Amino acid sequence: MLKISRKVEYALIALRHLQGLNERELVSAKELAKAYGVPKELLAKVLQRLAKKNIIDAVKGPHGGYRLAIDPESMKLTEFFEVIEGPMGIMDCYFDSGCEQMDGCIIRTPINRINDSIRTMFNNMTLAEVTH
Amino acid sequence: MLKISRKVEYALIALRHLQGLNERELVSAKELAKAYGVPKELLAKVLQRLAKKNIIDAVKGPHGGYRLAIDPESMKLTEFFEVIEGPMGIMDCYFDSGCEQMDGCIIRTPINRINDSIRTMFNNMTLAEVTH
DNA sequence: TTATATACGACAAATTTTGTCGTAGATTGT
DNA sequence: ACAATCTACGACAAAATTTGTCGTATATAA
Repeated sequence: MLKISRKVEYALIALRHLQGLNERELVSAKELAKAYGVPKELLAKVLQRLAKKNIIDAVKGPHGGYRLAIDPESMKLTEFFEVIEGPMGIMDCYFDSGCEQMDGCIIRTPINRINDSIRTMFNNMTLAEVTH
Repeated sequence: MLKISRKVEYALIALRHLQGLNERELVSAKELAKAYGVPKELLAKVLQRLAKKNIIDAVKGPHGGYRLAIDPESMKLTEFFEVIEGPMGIMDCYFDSGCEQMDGCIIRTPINRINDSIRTMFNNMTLAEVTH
């Protein structure tokens, strides 16, 4: 309950590492996977998503790899999470989902309040707070 | 990601209902399940847990059922969640779990900070805020 | 041209969540 | 005493989600 996923975990580990590199320096998915003992293929996928959203740069070919493309201070944690996992809400109905209840649901309002609180919290945190 | 479970959802719905009853009035799992279109057996189990922890009273036999045993104002949301789901943390390592990394984990500290933030948030909310 | 890297979809395995079933014990009313 | 109706609870099954793997295509450096 209220867990973040491995994907997010792997992403944070990777970004933490990227942040420690020198300007223009690259690191490959393979190297990262080995260094932190995480599954290479899965980590690669996460990195690919981040690259697609221009959070990191991807360089192909031998000696290729990834490097940070943004200032972690500038990215809200909410945004980062949602790049990897899609919409974030403690219940599906927060975003949509064809819940039949909807109208009759007696806890919808308070649930939404809680949701907003969590989002506000993560909106007020930057990626840098996790990766520095 | 960061979802609460159906069990918690059912529990909140049930408690919201119980709160609307008159003093000493009872409602059965069967009635609740029917009223809100949720699976009876699962709801029953959740209610049994709450009863075991004396959050609600259980009365056996015909015309038996459940009723509120506490003032929702007096119960922290964290506590309530954990009665139903057990320890709450955004990553398993927050509570224990034999993660090999542990020492070497480079995101453990920030993850714990986030965890504490979420717990603080829910510690500052009472059950009443969801069920009133 | 070969080796090494990213990109990406399809698939498989594992885990977790959700839901069901059977049975036992308590209580009420007949 | 007995039937009906409730809670209590463990075992199990089904479903959904998460996690991990594999194959293949594309880019690039040496």
